[in-house]
Amino acid sequence: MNAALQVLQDRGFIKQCTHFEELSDKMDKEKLTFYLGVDPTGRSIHIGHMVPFFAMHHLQEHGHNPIALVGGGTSLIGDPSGKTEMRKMLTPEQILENSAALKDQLGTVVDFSDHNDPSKGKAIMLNNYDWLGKLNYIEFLRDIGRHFSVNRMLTFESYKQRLERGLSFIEFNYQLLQSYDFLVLFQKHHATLQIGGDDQWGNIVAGIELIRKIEGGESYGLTFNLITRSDGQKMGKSEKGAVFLDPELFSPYDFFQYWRNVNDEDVIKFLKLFTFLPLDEIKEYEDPARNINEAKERLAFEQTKIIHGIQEAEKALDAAKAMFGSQKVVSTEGLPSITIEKNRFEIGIGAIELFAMTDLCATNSDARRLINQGGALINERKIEDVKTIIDTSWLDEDSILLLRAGKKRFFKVIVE
RNA sequence: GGGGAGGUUCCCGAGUGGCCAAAGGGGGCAGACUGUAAAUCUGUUGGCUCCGCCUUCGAAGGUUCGAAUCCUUCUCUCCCCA
Repeated sequence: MNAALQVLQDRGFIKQCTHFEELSDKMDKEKLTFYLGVDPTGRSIHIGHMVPFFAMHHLQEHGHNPIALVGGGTSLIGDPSGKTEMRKMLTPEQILENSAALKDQLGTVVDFSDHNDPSKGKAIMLNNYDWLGKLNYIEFLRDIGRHFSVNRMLTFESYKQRLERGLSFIEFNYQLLQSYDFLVLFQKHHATLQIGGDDQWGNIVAGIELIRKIEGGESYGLTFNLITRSDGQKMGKSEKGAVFLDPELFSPYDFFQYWRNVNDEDVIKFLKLFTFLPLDEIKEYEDPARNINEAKERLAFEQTKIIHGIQEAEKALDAAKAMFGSQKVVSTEGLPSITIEKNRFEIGIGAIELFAMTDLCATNSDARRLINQGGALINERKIEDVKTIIDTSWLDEDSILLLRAGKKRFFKVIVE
């Protein structure tokens, strides 16, 4: 098997391939150009979307050339695959804005620079709005639409499901546009492989068929396992909402914690998929004699390093060790924080109010409940009474208050 | 265009004049147990100046001492027929 494919196989990415043998041979002989679609539906992608990009990374490392295709045009429509309802449509301006942010985020695993390393593929980012935006409806129907059979499309699983609940015509066209994308990339950029999550299988296959019909060309499709968590929760969803890559939306500390707290059964799988650690190194963690928490810590560290950089990863690790470790030395640098003026404490702030000011509690009622249930601590001192007033006597020489809600949620208040 | 069914608190889903801030489940949060895991059990889950008050049941009006529940108009969704 081709080396690049072997890596993907061994790390647990691959779900289906249109012509595995053929593709493998081709990849041995030449460096090919492959593409992956991204939907710029939000300001930030979350880790649930990242699997194909990690795959993209490995392929790039083996010299193949990635194209990240921003679905500026298609996201005006919305892919019905795997969705139970129609997506919200975005304006072209929003999409442009989102795309720029996406490129930065994807840059953490895929190298878009104009590097000079001959062993590594060159990556580019394109936006399908560039060609979809100026499509002529009549021409499109005549040239592309004729190749699609409605009967056939209706047999696709993704459409079948939606037929039960209702599917608008605009969404029904998604597959045609995605197929057209592949055709355009095949013609203009010699892209011969499309990769994606397994929910894209139907759309990918349709694109391959279109290329065969119109160009008589051979192209391939490769899909990856949709990652599920052993507890059935959706990947990338945490109690704080989606695990975004944008540090503004999801702090590196929380990001680290998300990985630190994965289920036992998922650790090895995630180490393979979401880090670049060599497989033999990962194998060492599989030893049952070894404390599984080491593996979790490593996963959290590596993953945070990749996405947020080594500095943030180290800060998060230090903070985590301080919070949860045996040593009482507190390094709170990586914790989320707010700053409050010292004179507020000279007057005194109610404990309820203080907690509500942080991200720990959404409202005063929320803070009141937390205190009543015995989950509120300040500098490791439990707040017993909701009427407690926090004044300067609570401040230590560092002028830092460490608020804690429950066992693992911490927040730092800096007093100036 | 015609006919029908609906829009309930984060989600699903009860409630059809006062006992409703609204059952039940999910999810969340906290407590116990633990390994910062899972599973399990318990409590909690609109807001506030919290033993009381205020705002919620698609929107706006109306009936009533009193409405999520009745009436009117509007609006959105789904289904069937054309």
